[in-house]
Amino acid sequence: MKELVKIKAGKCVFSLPKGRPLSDLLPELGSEVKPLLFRSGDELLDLSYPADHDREIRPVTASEPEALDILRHSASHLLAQAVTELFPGVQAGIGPATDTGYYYDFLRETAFTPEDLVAIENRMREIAGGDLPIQRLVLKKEQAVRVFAERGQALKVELIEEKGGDEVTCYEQGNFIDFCLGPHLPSTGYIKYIKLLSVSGAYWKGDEHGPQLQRIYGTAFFSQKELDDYLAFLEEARKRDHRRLGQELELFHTSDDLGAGLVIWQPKGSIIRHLIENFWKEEHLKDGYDFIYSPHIARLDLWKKSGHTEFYEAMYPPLELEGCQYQLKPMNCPFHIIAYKSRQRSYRELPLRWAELGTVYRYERSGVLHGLLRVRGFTQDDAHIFCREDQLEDEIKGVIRLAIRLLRAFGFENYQVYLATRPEKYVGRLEDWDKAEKALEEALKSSGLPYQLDEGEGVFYGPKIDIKIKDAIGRLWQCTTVQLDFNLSERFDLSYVGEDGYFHRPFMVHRALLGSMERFFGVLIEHYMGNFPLWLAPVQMIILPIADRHETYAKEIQSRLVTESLRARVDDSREKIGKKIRQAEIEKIPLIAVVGDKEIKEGSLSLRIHGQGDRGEMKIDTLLPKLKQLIQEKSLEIKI
RNA sequence: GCCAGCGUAGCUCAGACGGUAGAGCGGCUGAUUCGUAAUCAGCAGGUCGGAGGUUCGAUUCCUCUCGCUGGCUCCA
Repeated sequence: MKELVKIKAGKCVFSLPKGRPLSDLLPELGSEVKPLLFRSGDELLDLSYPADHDREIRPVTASEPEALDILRHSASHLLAQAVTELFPGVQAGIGPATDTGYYYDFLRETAFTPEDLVAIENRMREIAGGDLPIQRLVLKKEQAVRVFAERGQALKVELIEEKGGDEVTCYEQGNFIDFCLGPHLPSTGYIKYIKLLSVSGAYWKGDEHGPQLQRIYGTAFFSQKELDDYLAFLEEARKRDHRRLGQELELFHTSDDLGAGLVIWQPKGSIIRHLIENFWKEEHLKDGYDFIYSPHIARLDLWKKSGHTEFYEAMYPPLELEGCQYQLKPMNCPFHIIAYKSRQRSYRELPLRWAELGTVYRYERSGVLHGLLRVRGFTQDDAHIFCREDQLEDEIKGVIRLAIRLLRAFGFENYQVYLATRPEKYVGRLEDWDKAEKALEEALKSSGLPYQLDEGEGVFYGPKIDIKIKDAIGRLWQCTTVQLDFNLSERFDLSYVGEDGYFHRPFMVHRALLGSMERFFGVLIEHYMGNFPLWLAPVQMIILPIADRHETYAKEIQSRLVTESLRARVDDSREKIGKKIRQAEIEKIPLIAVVGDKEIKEGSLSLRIHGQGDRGEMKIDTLLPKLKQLIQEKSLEIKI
């Protein structure tokens, strides 16, 4: 007589002989439920998972989010099966699900071509069509090692020996077997809507000194529609690509003549930056910040003192002048510290909030450069706050408030906030870390922002808060960072004279809200898809005379607008009105004013709004105050 | 930095067993004076990313180099 195990599902409790698959219960659960897996506490179990001990289970269907992960994980096995079948001798590495799909790493002499990907994808469909059962196996470690060694899968053998206990789980489908914890779908037939997307290099176990593998990326969904939607999303992202739009709209320019990672802001990008910077400065003044300007280079000794020469890898090599070595600055902090130390500080003048749009140069590895999002010369919207312990929490609160105020103005309403705490290797006093972490946490709590705790993920010199913003199509971008710094305050022996007449060490907060002008601009271009709101649009209104004789009138309107500080242009090309409108729409100019005989007679203009079409004729006197108000309010939409 | 791919006119891209190159858009000129997303015609733009090599001859093949792209690793 076999031992019985109690399985609770919903309100019912079933008894199963130990070792029987949980799927034996499926008929009992009713035909309307079509589970792919079971959830038991924190665990996800295969349908075929053997009843091992008393548990409560809940069926998981395709409509639940965790099912998608499992689908993709199973799809990655399918990918590995297809590849090992089509390309004998190829070794499989690892193949997990990701947020958007899955990948699998392979060791192969020759590179996979796009044609290979097509063949692999087709083979995946064939195998899936065969609806092979995916079976969980529990093998003795030596046995598993033998299985993979026989198949020439040395990487798998390495993984098993490293990670496996006495027994290891493997999953088998057809003649393919993989070392894997699971769980998986019941059979390959569930994997229907798949797409292989790209192939790239990846290091074995993430070690850049280890062997280089080829990583094939793919995605999978439970329905054709979801797959189509995802592919449409990728297409949408491609259309928004700031590198493309930056070129088309003449916002910024890169050139071989400059060198990698160096960017020129074209006039249209520069006016936007100017407006962002003005706004940034005004908001900082409102919050009691002072401004600092600092040079782009300083003596190498300064960077030795700060520890950058020793610990910071992305420094440009120093240059030598008159026997003295100078270093291009990768950060602004030491300069602000020098300013702080220019004289003795009293507790009465703290907090000091010093902000700088500071341009820094970092020798980023060539392979990581990416449009405006990762460059070698960029301007941080930096600030350093020097404060007393009793001021710290309020200061952090103020920084968070300011950050959100700024980000909201650009239409970023969704954030992911992270609090990263003390790592294993750290500098500074433990009690300072505790105080600082508490201050950061309290500030976050009072901000009302939901946040995630990243235990032990802080930088060695202090805990930090990072804020990622979600753009118009849901992608996350890291911009805001607020970091305590116990390293520099120590190295530079920062102090202030307290009420008690003794020297004290101030807390030093380093923060950037937009991150860098370059990265923020790149994100902004994609967020708006090049359709900048009225207050930021490089050209706010273009005036289109219908015929030559209307040009004078068009220019009158233009100068009227320019006098009122609007950015207006006249299109005096000899084109037909349709062409001029098309051109203006392509340039994504928010306001288009058409003027002809009718408008001259009426002293009016015919307004067309980008994205809204023709809005009809109106008087300039009634329009102008409305426009000024929209600009003043930094309105994200044009409602007239 | 590593793996893979790419680099042809200002832009988007064709192209050629190795015999020095085209299209559309844009630009310029002329005609057209026009009412809400492309008027017509003509012209001018290229040491085919750069350097070296193989060759009678290279933009095409090879090597190096610079830049870009997708990732890895690292980051604002």
